[in-house]
Amino acid sequence: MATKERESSSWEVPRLTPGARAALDAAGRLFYERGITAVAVESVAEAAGVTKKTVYDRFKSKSALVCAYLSERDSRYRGWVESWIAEHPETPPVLAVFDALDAWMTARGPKGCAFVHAHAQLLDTPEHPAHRVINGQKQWLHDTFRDLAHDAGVRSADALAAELLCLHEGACVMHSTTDITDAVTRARRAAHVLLQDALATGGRSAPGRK
Amino acid sequence: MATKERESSSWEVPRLTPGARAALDAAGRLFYERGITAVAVESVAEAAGVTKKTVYDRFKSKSALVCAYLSERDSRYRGWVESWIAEHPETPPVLAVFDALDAWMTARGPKGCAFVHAHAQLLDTPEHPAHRVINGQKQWLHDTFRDLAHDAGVRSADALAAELLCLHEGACVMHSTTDITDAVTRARRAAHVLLQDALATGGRSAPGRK
DNA sequence: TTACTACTATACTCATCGGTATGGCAACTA
DNA sequence: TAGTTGCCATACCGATGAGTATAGTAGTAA
Repeated sequence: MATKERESSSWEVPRLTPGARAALDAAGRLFYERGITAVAVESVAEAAGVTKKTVYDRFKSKSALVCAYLSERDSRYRGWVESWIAEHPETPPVLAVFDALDAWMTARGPKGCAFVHAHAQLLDTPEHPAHRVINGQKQWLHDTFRDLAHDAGVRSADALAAELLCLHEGACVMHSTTDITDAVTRARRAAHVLLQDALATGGRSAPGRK
Repeated sequence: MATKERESSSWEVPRLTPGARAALDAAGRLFYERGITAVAVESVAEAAGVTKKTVYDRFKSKSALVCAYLSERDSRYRGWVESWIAEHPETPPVLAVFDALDAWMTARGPKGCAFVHAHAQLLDTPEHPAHRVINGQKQWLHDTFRDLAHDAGVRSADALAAELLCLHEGACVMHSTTDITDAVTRARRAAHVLLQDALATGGRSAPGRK
């Protein structure tokens, strides 16, 4: 359940050869730090220590490479959040998501959300397959918040999920566009208040499953 | 106070000639809809009904045009929010900001925040002067929230401001990356809860200034 | 009349970049 | 031994785009 099989699309990469792995790693760094459209495939190849030909032999196109990059990042973040929740059973899961985000930001650079950035960088090509990956990431986050809220006993879990997602996304954005460094901490505190409010006013529904 | 004089920078445009006005209008549409890096100066000129030469005669460079675009949008949004607050004295100002955002989104297309998008699109050039405009816009929003919260009697106005900014930014992001259409409404409700909580637990400080 | 301003029109330079072509080499496998 | 796979190296094509150059026109102000 943690690693749900994603439908195989045109850009899907079955198994990664060493060259493909190196290219995808380099793409992960460069696309995130400098932006997708600003980084040439040539640069990715150079940083990976392979030739441009190899990149195109492993990935059909730059679009496919971009999708692989975002898809892998998506998987990583999902795994990160899910294992954080599992490893911190004493923390209310809804809040643990924010702790996971905080730790993720600390571990890697606080440069903002790769998916939000990708969306902006690919604004001119709405048909770009990466948009499906981007939407999928946000949808997963929303559904996760909704399920966790529901399990916590919140009746209007769907509404709360949207509010929590606001906080999550907003905290990421603030890390990239403001000097505020404790945005995630603030978002977590706000989430705590919203959760308490939802439990107090909306009332508890069923006891949390499992 | 509504239209505070901004310091004149290298990209500042004193008075706009008809050609410059047309170019800036076209840039405003195209940069926002398709993205800054994806739109050529040539395209802006064509859409404006002027020649590329005219654009470069009025604006030193594409960077200057981008700054003028963002700066003008910044001014417009500030004015929009400030007059919305003034025209709705019955609404708590902190919440009126979200109403203003909602109305702004409804009036124009809900395509997300131009500044967040610009930041992502200009990731590779940290020295780009537009980053100052972007940071300025977010700083203004934060300071506005802080002042309004303080006026409402919130003691920890600075902390609340960061949380409200999270909600504001998050709601914008959700409009561009998810199918959730009532993000601003949800953010407003969350802001209401946070405000009540801040007033109840943090306690009121001084009575709101005039 | 002169000079400046705002503009049109077109052509050009230079750089970047997505993607392809060609050709070759080493390892593994049928 | 033959074929396939994964890779290297290099060159190339076509498109796009920032910015410049040149030359000319209409209005306006000294």
